[in-house]
Amino acid sequence: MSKLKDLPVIDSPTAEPCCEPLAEHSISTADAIALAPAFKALGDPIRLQLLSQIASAPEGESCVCDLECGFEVSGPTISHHLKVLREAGLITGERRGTWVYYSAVREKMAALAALLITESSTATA
Amino acid sequence: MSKLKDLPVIDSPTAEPCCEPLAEHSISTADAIALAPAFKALGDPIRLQLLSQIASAPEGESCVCDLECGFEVSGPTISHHLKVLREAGLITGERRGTWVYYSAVREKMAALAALLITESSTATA
DNA sequence: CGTCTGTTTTGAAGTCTGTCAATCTAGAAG
DNA sequence: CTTCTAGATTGACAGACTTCAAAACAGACG
Repeated sequence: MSKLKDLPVIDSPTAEPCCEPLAEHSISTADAIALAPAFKALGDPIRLQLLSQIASAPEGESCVCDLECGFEVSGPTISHHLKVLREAGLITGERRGTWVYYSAVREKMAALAALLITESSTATA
Repeated sequence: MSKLKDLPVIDSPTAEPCCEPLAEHSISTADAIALAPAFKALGDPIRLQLLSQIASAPEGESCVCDLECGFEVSGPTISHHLKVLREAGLITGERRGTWVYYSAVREKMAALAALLITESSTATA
């Protein structure tokens, strides 16, 4: 569907899709599908703040009772967002007695950051 | 909404919300609102691949005609996703003659990565 | 055991998002 | 000027997301 006039017009529909294998230089579809949910989880201001508070907590973990303060949403909503972050692999929750404590998964956060840095520096050459 | 029994129950609605100023240690609500859209833009596999292809292109930029290859979605859908990435400040588009070329905004990508690295290393101490 | 508090789950309403078909715009070519 | 191609826009629809009220669940405490 592109530049068919400037090229030899190779008629091999069984080979490459239509143009140069550009996709080889970047992440695969499978990787994109695997990584997108984590970014999507960060795509909400409340979740971004929740993760920020958890990651920057003194002990490296935060109680839900502390997290619920400072937000204008109800408790169940916070719980929902925490679940999203948990399912995205960005935080882990642990129940200790009455309260539940969440801590950030720094590996995951670093992996996402590395992807952005890699992408932003690969083509700088 | 929490720990009201353990605390002096300060009744000053004009001052802090309810508990310790935890939010001060992490990003502000305004920052969260400002940064979340960029992460949200990355929260789609197709957009993640688009940005990856653009950022890793030989010249640092990609023509839409090249980008549309390798995806199972229609042209308008690609155009829509490029618009989302553009409005998120992750890419910029430029028309040169017949074709439109997109290039990645590495500053923005690095800023998002830095946020994740900061968040993941701040509490490591 | 019964109750109280903290947290999660469920159900429902409203909004947003991803996708395509159809249409429109911008530049190149004749 | 007309026509053609590359992209973008519009309109519409199905599905997902955010949110809260209500209910359920899990420990602690009496």
